[in-house]
Amino acid sequence: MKAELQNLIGQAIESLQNDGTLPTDIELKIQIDRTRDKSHGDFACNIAMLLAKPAKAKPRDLAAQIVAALPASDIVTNVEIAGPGFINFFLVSDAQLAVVGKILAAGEQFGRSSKGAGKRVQVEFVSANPTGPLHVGHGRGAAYGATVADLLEAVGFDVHREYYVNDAGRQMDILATSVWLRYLGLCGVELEYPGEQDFPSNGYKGDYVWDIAATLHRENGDAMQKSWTEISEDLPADEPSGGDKEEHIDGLINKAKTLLRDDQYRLVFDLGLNYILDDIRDDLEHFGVTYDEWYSERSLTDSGAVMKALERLQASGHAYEKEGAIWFKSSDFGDEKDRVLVRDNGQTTYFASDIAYHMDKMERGFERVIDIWGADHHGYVPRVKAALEALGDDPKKLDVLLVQFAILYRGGEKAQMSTRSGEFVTLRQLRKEVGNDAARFFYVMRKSEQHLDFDLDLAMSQSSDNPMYYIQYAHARVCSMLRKLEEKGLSYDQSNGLNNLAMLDTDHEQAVMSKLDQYAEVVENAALNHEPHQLVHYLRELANDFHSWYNAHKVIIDESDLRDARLALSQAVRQVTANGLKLLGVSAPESM
RNA sequence: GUCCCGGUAGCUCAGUCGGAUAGAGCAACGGCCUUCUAAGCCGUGGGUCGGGGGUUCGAAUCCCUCCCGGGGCGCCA
Repeated sequence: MKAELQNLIGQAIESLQNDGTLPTDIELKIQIDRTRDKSHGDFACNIAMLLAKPAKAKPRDLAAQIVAALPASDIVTNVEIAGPGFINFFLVSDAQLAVVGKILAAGEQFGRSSKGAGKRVQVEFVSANPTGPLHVGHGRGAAYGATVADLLEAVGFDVHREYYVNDAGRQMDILATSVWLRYLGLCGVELEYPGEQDFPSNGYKGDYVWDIAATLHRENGDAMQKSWTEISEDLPADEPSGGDKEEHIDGLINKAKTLLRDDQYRLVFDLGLNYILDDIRDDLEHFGVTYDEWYSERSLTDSGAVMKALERLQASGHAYEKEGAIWFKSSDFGDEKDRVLVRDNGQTTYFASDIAYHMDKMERGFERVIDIWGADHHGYVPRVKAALEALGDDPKKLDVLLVQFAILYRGGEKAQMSTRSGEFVTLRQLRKEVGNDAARFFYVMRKSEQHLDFDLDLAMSQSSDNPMYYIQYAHARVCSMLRKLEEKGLSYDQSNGLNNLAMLDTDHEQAVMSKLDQYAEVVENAALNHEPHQLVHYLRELANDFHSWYNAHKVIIDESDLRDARLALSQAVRQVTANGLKLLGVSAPESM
């Protein structure tokens, strides 16, 4: 409907250009808005005010000329000029009736489009270090990323969902070492720390580490047992004993590597990695979040991709050596300062892997690459873009979406989220407590760059306070009506309903239809702007319009033409609500 | 210090490209169940859009500046 009005205005402007009233060299952006106030018609256009200056005319006069030049249309009943120069369109009353038939015909497909034209888009999200279970902070990235991916797919993009597995680097070594130390405990070896301490302060202390260690012990017996005397020899002291916790844990890592030798160490390392990765995969699957690919960081080193990236940067003069390290001259590309690629000990940095990873993403031919990161990584964006530019890729192809933290509230109390201490709220705990639906819904309810206060009590409450139940209730209500119809021995003739839609002339019914008519636009906007919350708000408004109508007018009545028409509209509401909830990863229950 | 995000009703938040009288929900108050699910509906009150300048037909929205809250600024990942 909007497109048709745009077309009308476009034709009017063209004819004014042809007769010389308007200059031909103007940039046209015809904007048609739905009006807030029905006395302003159904749609309004501000084009006359925008063109007033280049046309050297008064906005209202220009508007009059445009209106005079408008071609005839069978959906427009009246056009008015109002205020400073708005052109208001009044549509024939049954112009939006057609949407009901379209919805019922398209069913689950309604609202989907081919706007994206099959362009390949990669969405990389969560990508949490596999050093422990996902916590509630990762949950927001998971829900947001999955919904953004689903929305993009709904509007016709070819979406590739990817999880970058950080299976290399120091954090993973700390995990492997933590597992081994717990394993030693199971072998009966006591870690002799002074005082109360019984584990490295920088080690991973969660229960899952014990679980992995138990598996290690079950499968290998005492084969990897070493004495504390061997381990503690020349080991730097831990922080509580006056040492440095980083040096202490690095010392332990080195001990683990040398005492176990490569093959055994790798076995411990991979056991921990796979155990946690399986756990994460399982967790996300239950959350309705799936991936096309789990991309290994280690594979970038093994395949030589990291070396290749380094060579390309050096060959193009964007890398240099200083103080024994190799640096990327990212300051040439807008970053605050240069960044280390290879440390003075010869090890490549995480950043070097990430450059190789993004180079690889570009080489895989994605037309758009979306990274979803926690907001605490925002400082990292300029250097990744700088690297892409230095490598000759277009940094504009990379879109980094930052997600702010989610803070759990129960009563008024915040939950701590430290993986290291082992005292954190896991995503799994959250899902169990509030359910998958509420978790998915609440996570995307707010704009992603907005801090999220996740109110556990509200998410669990089965009342009108809870917007998710409110929306689901609209769906369940329609289902209930259809059941009631059957109980009463009445039938529903859909085509008769569609033929009698013109009988739906109350304000409530008009409001519902108008809202239904907006669905496709909302999905498209939410997808292109990466803003799932727009869909959440829309669904709430639709439910609101439906509940109001439901309370004002009875659907199951004796008069069959009107009854069928109302049932058709109800069915359309149910379909759109179900489609919208599906995109959010939330179920649409048939009864509540 | 510098960079990013935020500041809109008592609370939690919407507000698309600059559009007409700034909107929801909750909370408060008052109504609606012999009738399709009251997990619902209707009504009332509630605003310096953080402050101040600017741009223009028009600013919550764009620009400048200041204030407040959160976060980032490693040869960690």
